[in-house]
Amino acid sequence: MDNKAKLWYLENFNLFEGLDKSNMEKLNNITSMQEIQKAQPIYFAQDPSNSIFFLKRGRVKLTRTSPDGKEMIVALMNPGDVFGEMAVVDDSERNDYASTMNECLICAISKNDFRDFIEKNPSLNLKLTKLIGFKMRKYSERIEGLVFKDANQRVVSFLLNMADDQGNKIGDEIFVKPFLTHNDIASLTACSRQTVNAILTSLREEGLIDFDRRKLIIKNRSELLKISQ
Amino acid sequence: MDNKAKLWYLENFNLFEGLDKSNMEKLNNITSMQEIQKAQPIYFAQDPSNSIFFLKRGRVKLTRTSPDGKEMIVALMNPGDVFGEMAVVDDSERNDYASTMNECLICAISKNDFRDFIEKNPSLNLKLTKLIGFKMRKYSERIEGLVFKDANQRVVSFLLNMADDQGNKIGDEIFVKPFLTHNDIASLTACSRQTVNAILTSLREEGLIDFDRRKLIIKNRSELLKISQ
DNA sequence: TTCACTTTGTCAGAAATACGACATTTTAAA
DNA sequence: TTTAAAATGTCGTATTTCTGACAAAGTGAA
Repeated sequence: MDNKAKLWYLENFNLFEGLDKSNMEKLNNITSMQEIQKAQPIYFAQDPSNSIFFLKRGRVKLTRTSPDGKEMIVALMNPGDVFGEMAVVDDSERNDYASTMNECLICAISKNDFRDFIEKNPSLNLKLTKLIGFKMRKYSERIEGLVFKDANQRVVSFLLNMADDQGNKIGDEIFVKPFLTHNDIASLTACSRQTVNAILTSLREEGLIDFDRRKLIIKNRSELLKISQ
Repeated sequence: MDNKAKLWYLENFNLFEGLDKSNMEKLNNITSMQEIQKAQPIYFAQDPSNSIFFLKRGRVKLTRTSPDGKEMIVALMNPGDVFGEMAVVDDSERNDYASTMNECLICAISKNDFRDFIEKNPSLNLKLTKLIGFKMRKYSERIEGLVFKDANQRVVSFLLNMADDQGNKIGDEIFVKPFLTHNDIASLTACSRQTVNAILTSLREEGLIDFDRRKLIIKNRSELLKISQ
């Protein structure tokens, strides 16, 4: 990968906002950037936590598998997202499995290099903690959803989250592309594939959304918001 | 509160492990310690995040309330636990409600004082991040439980967690005291009070546990562990 | 283009869990 | 001590969601 391009990519992560040129250069020297094909592992559960990752292009899923083999998606990572950051503060093994959902461009920094780098740039410390804290908030919202909401509300909330994270507003519709398989949505919202299908279909019949395998269109955000609460 | 006693209490939090005497004195000067009666609020949702709290005695619950008034317990705090720590890294408002479950002794530090203190003791920074990271792991386990486990497994897992956190091993039984109301267990495990009651009763009939309003006794940990997985 | 594989769509029956009702016991406050 | 409120125990019924089954549609590799 072209060194200059790599540097440019790194600059686009909030985590590194405000770092001066010479430090960005140093950061650049300790990172490796890599293209990874679709459906490839990045790390496995029980792997030692060795690196922190920055996703530049593509989509990554973090999953956990139950003892009897069911898969749950813990989180989806989109361009600009950081994952595996617990490595920096915690040497214990991964408790999730990270894999690419399509072709990805991923930047990796070894935890030791990153720790050294933080030591010389203490402002990063607070940012890292904020990042982890932000993820914790997301988790606690997820828990709240699982406890308080029924399948219908959970799926609708999820669609709205996707729209907020990755949607393109065109007119008064919001386009989300790429979309996900019903199976993926099911393992993100803790219900069965068939239930997801039934919910999406009925939302489409009501004219609130439209979708196919590739895209999702939010047609009536405010109504969906009402349903989700 | 006696100043010496307060200092002693502070020393018992892992977060402050390894701090030297003079720093412990300084910490002591910026903290306030307070006895709070049963069922009193500590902070409300939507309050600004102003302080970080250390629980020395008693039990505190962090809850969230759904739009239609149902209560979910996000987490229980026991002596030695730190809560409200997001204040240090994040100025936004609380998203949970903290209240005492019985008479408590709680130590509070304002976020600004604590930030200044951290600045002079940078090793605290990593510890704080670890603390938050640890809580995040707990949350992700909770999510996994909600997704993969049925009500029976969730309740059993919860009982085992309580036993690990606060149990006293006597012979080959583990005593947990105080216990919780079925309602509290229900809002910790995302099922109804009646379901909790049915599960506890049937576990007692099988001789795996015993309980009354005050205490829980784990009589067959290994069998419960099998059920919970 | 063909063919195997994945994904979607739909259904009926099964299972888990919630809900409402009510009696009983315990607790805490007057 | 009395009394109201909270917590527990136990029903049957209602509801939600899962499960398995199968056909149809779409996808990608040979």
